[in-house]
Amino acid sequence: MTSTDQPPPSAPALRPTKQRKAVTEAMGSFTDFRSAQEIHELLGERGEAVGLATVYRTLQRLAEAGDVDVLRTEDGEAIYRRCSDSHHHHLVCRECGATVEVEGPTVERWTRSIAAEHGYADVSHTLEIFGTCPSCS
Amino acid sequence: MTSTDQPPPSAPALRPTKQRKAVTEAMGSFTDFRSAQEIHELLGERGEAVGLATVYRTLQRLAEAGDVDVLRTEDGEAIYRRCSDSHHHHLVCRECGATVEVEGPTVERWTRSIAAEHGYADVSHTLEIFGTCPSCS
DNA sequence: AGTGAGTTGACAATCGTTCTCAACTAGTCT
DNA sequence: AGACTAGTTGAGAACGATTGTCAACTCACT
Repeated sequence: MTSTDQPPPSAPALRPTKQRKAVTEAMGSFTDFRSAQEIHELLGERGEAVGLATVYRTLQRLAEAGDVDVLRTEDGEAIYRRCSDSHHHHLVCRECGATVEVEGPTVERWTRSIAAEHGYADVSHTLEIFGTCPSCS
Repeated sequence: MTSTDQPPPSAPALRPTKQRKAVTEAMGSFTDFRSAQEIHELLGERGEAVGLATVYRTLQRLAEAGDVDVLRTEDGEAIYRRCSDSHHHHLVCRECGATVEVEGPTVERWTRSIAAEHGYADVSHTLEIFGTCPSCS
């Protein structure tokens, strides 16, 4: 092992299996937030049955990689949605789930200053906005 | 049933039982966020054993009434904390859970304007800030 | 003391999620 | 192409937080 070009330790070998592709593709077919179970069901309807455990595993990977956003419903269920790379938040319709990605330098600045003010380091935050979208009200 | 003074329909009769008092009191004995199970355990240690189901029920009531804040941990567990009446957010230490309540007219304004911009009504939002507190870093 | 609606607690049941593990597969080396 | 192997899959068991069930209890009021 005298090779000089190791791949970055970040990617621990990920195989593009049929199942993973199916999940990734399915994530592109809707724009609201859905639960793992719903996504599993969707895959079944599409004729690309994938084991529930695999759906969970794949969604986890995707979330870690930042390819999907994860939210928690009021009752603790995890819901997923494909997302853009950059840091952003969501404006979600309570009724139909319609979601808009929003960015806010204002909030970013604000949270950072608040944290600094209290001496907190390594700041991160979660922010979601809920409301009733135009077509639901 | 000819009485003319009904109590406001908001309060459907709430009895101040020993258990409820115990839970409420226990909530005053710490300032970080704790899970229902931890609170149940705490009560046990204090010699005021309260059934787990009752702890859950009571915390729910308190949360509905706005007397405690509820958060979801990364893995979906609900955690509770006594809170002030006014609308506020939290700056939570990832390590020790030390929590600071923060207010932010800035954010309130921002979320409202974002929502309006997209035509969303009945806006609410959740915002939590996580970081490492001074004594943990 | 008696009454009844609200409350409790032990336990079962639910439900989302993770674990287990034998069977399978993509990629690689020969 | 065949063999090898580490990563992957899926069915089902296991798990853990939370909620439901229901008979026994208790507070507040007569």
